[in-house]
Amino acid sequence: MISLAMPRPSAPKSESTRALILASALAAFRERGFERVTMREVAASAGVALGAAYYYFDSKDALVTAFYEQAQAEILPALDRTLAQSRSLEQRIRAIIQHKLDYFAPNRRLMAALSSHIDPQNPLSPFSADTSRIREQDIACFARAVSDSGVKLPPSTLPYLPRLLWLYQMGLMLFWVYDRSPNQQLTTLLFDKTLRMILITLKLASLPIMRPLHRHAGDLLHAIYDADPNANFDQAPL
Amino acid sequence: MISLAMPRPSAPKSESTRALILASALAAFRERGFERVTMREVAASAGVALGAAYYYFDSKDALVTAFYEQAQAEILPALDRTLAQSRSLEQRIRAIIQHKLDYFAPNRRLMAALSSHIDPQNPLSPFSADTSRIREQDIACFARAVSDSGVKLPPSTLPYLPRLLWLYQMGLMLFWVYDRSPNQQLTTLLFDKTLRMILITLKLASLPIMRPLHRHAGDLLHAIYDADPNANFDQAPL
DNA sequence: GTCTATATGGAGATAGAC
DNA sequence: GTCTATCTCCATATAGAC
Repeated sequence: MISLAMPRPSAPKSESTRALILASALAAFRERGFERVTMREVAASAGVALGAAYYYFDSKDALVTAFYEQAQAEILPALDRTLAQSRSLEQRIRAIIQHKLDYFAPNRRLMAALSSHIDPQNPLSPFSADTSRIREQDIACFARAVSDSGVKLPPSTLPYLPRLLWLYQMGLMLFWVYDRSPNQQLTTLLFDKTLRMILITLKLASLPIMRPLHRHAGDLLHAIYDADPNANFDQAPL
Repeated sequence: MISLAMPRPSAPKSESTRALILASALAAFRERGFERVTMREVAASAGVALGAAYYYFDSKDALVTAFYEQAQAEILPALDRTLAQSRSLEQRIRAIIQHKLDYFAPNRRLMAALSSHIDPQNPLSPFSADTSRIREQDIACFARAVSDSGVKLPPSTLPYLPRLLWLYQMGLMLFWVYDRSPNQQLTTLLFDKTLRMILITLKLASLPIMRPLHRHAGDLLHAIYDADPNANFDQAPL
């Protein structure tokens, strides 16, 4: 036994410095936009040297990831409460996504930085292995929203519904980030209309005429999500 | 009359230099990946000074745009021929998209650079005003594929079908760019399955039960695509 | 108009002080 | 472990030669 060296998971030693740097950065980003803010300014406004900022955050983008993680931690409990009030699937999904839009609204411009990394090999990507914890938590929310909601889907597609809803959320937020309409009203409309259409489609899905669609969807989803991870996928950085 | 100063639309003066720089850049990108290649290397391998490269191309990204424009010019005639052989809607769409995938395959990694600009305000974005000419040409292809194909859709949604198909194509290519499966076989499957599903859905669309979907879709599409451009949209750079 | 030489400013890396 | 000072490399800008 080397030592009992993990009594406090995150020693408050200088956790405060980290928090200070992050807070300064977010304030600057909100005020002047992510692109225009330099790491030098972040460090200066936090009262530390440039190297200190890089000691706590590997890159400028890492600040965004930290914000994203912090946000997730703050949002989850609220979603738990909302889901507990067991309402309809539509109301549950609406509540989940709307809560996130509201939460992120003050930092909407900052989210643009997040959305520029789509490559799953990029650690900052919402699809990367590094962000899988956040992603899984998020998908779990949709899984709870689906459970005991009475959705009727064949077993070949039902298991993928939470992941598809998560993907829907990501697409919606991507639109929102770049939505310049007054008060992002286009996003509101897109959200409302597409969600209604999804719910209608889920109801129609049990009709016999939809059978061929299910077959194709099931095949595709299985191949994409349950692909053998040992298949020789290319690990080169593009 | 100042002068007859436009006899040759693009004087071959040193159009060749431009072509040389572009070719050198593309070769380097193919070989070592867009990110790892510096403008210095591009200039050096073309045998010109750094400034010369910037004289012809405003930025490193502009090289990608130039490639994209060149590609579009080379692809269009081929698509014209394909569409003239008036086949079914499915075969037409399949031919259009497959031709692009084949054409871009050698430069697939380069396309990743294109896809990192989603912001419509970014000149390099496929959704920007600057790339509207390419975009419109591309959408026109899908419009021709739809025309006289016998698709039955209500007048509230039919006019948007070409644009939706274009969007479908963009999404598919985004997936393709980051698809590390052997020979991008996952993309092939995604393409095949989703296209079949789209065609089935278009056939089912005339059923009366689909009426509520059409209403929502029509409202949404009208708001998104036919929005008053004079509405006070935010022009700030995020 | 074409192009070279040189300058600027920022992201990220690192050596070592404490 | 925490942080400062300094360094490298690059995209991009610009002055001016031809």
